[in-house]
Amino acid sequence: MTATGAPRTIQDRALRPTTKVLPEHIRLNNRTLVLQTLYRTGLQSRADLARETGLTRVTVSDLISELMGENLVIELGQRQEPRPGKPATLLDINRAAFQIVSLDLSGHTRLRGAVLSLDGAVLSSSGLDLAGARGEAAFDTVAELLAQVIARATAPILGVGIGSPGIVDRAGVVRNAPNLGWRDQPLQARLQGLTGLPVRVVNDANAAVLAEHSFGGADHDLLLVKVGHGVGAGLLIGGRAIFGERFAAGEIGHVVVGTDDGPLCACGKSGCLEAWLSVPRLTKAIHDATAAAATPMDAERAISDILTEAGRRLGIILAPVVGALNLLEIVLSGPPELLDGALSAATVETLRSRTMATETGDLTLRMTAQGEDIVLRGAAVMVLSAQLGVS
Amino acid sequence: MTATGAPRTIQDRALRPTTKVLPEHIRLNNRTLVLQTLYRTGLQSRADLARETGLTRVTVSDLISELMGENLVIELGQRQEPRPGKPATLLDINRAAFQIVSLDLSGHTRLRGAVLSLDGAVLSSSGLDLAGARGEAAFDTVAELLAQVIARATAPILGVGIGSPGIVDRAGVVRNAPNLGWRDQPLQARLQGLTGLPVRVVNDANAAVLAEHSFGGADHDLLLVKVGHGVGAGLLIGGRAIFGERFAAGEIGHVVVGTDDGPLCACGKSGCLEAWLSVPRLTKAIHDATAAAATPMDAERAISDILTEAGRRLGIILAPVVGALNLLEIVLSGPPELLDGALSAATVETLRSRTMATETGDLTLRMTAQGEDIVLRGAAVMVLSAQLGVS
DNA sequence: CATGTTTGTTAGTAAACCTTACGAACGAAA
DNA sequence: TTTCGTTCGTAAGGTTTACTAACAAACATG
Repeated sequence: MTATGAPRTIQDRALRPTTKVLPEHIRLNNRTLVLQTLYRTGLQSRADLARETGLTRVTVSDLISELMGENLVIELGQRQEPRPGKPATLLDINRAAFQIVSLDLSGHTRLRGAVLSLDGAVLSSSGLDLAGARGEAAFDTVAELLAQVIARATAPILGVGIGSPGIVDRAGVVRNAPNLGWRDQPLQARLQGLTGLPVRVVNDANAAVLAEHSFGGADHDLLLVKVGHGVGAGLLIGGRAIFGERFAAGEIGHVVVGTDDGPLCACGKSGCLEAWLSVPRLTKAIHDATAAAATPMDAERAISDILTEAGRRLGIILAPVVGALNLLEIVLSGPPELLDGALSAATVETLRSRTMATETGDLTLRMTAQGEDIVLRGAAVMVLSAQLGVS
Repeated sequence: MTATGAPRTIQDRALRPTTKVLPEHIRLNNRTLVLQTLYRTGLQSRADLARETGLTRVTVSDLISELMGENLVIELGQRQEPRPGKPATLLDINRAAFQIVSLDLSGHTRLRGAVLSLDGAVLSSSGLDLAGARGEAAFDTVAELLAQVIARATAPILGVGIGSPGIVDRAGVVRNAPNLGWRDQPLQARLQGLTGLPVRVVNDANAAVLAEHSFGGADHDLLLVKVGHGVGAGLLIGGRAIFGERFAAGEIGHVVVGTDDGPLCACGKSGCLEAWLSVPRLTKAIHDATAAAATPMDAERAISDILTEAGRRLGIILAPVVGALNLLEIVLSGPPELLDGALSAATVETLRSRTMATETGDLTLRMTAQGEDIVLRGAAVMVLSAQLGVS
């Protein structure tokens, strides 16, 4: 007995549709597809794009003329390679036509800002001391820095991206950021009103993981651990950032590690990851150990022990996450002199020994190559994604 | 300096398009949207559907006539409630027209099968002892059970859903299932060839989490822990199942818990979650404790201690996952006499005490209400989703 | 120099949804 | 009882989209 008349199998595309689709949505999708293809590969002809996207040359031509009308795409002369047939007209995103403004509010004492190119390169950067400002004063400081950075842009600004510490919801409201003294701060809406530019606000670790994905050649499934004054994580699954039911995904700083107590944390619990791993705690421990050491060699060994133990603790926390999500790629962001060595070696070893070897055999853990600009670049990715659908 | 001529903000729909879209894809999306709306609410008129989906009455009528042509939708007379205007013709999914066949291969010794209605109700169930069969013999047993269940269907079969233990990839190949002695077993393709029906094979815990989502009223973000001969998890984020980079997401059974060793596990490590929590280990520990106890009260207390400790261990493993994903809903599946009591109480308490209270204040942990049919029903969800885009 | 190839454009077609309009069927008020 | 307004489902025509087919332009190669 078979299902005669049963419908054909629904494609992935149509699984759980939640909204109606209209013909004009097709246009937007394909327009963005072309733009994205061009953004990623650069320097292609209309015919190349047609082959790559599966659209016809006719449709690509039409979309390109629309994009050229918006000054987003430009022609760059003809291809030089000697080939049979009519020579191709090369196209590219008009990378000089727009710039992106980014802010990184995650520094404990200093806010950073920069103008970036569409490729995520930092063109000029600025900074402003928070000077202990909190609440409305902190907002004013941010607004002042933003105005400074905007003034330094030398091309029309595509949008403003901001990486903020704390819990940030989808609308760019900072639900809770203790360091800045913000609760339910509608940062995105306020700055958008102030500047008239499209603004995107996201959590700093989420911004960082986007940067690593777009510019760091990372895979579609990726966990980034950001170690600074606090410890946070950004998580990407299937190329999409995970925000969590209450927008607090990645908040692993105050998860307790292990079954032996551990140091007391500011939050009141004992053995939080942050109490093991934050930069202040590590530098203090290293400082104390160095002072107490009899010889330089003793100091060296004590430092290595401290970092190894911190790395082990990170591995213990990450192991269940790696196992549950079957992650293969983990990236660390933070001071390399602390993270890039005994610490990360201990983390990866702990991860391997605490999870199924067969599944984590090809697990990689590495430092980000984005350095200190990672949040700025990630915030730029948000703007590219929101304004162009590209990243 | 603002971005004059910058394009409008791209909608969520167009973020990172990966494929071209054609007009016919619109049709499929909207067709499925209508079908899904009807599946979930049932008994609606064309005009109701138009209001709910945002499509026009004209389009809905057209789609409905197509669906009626495939016998997927039927008219059920006119609405009786006295209202002004022409009375509405009520529609519903033709729930009696098709049935679904499901298999649950996750039992350690016994395979289960059932015929289900489109609503996920078990209409008739069968079973077959595995009798230690492994490899090709195990496949033959599965095929035999499948033939039995198919023979008991009383309506055309929409498709076959199978929940298998082990690691199952997107194509329904069982990459590794020790209990069944399978490695790279193309179960889905083979059974599809054998029966001529659409077949879907997924991991048993992933099937379970889908059942909980579709029939258990669970939210879009959900972690289900399935405790049996082994321990596995199914993870749903944003309503989508997570498979992991190597299709091994949810394999938390062999993640080490805590920083004190713990019992030796079959995998060679010490203190794996499975060594604390699996049904064989719990029943044995309880049996031993009961035998050693002087009084019934002592036995009672010893059992409670064992279950509490197991629950605590589960909480320790889940805490980083809950923190990293900001999960609020956790469901347990397995023998209620073991899980539903001291164990789950200890788990939820451990979770609360080891994660940020503010974020996990509304964390809920509960037993599934799906009972032993959870995998069968989840496998049916896979079929509904694949064949109708509905679930 | 003829031939084949590649590019980008023009013209016409098919599919999908929309808007507008209409008859049918009902309740409520005159 | 009749009229009016409402709601339902359908019909006709228009718009948007991408496709196919055909073509001129420009180049390499034999």
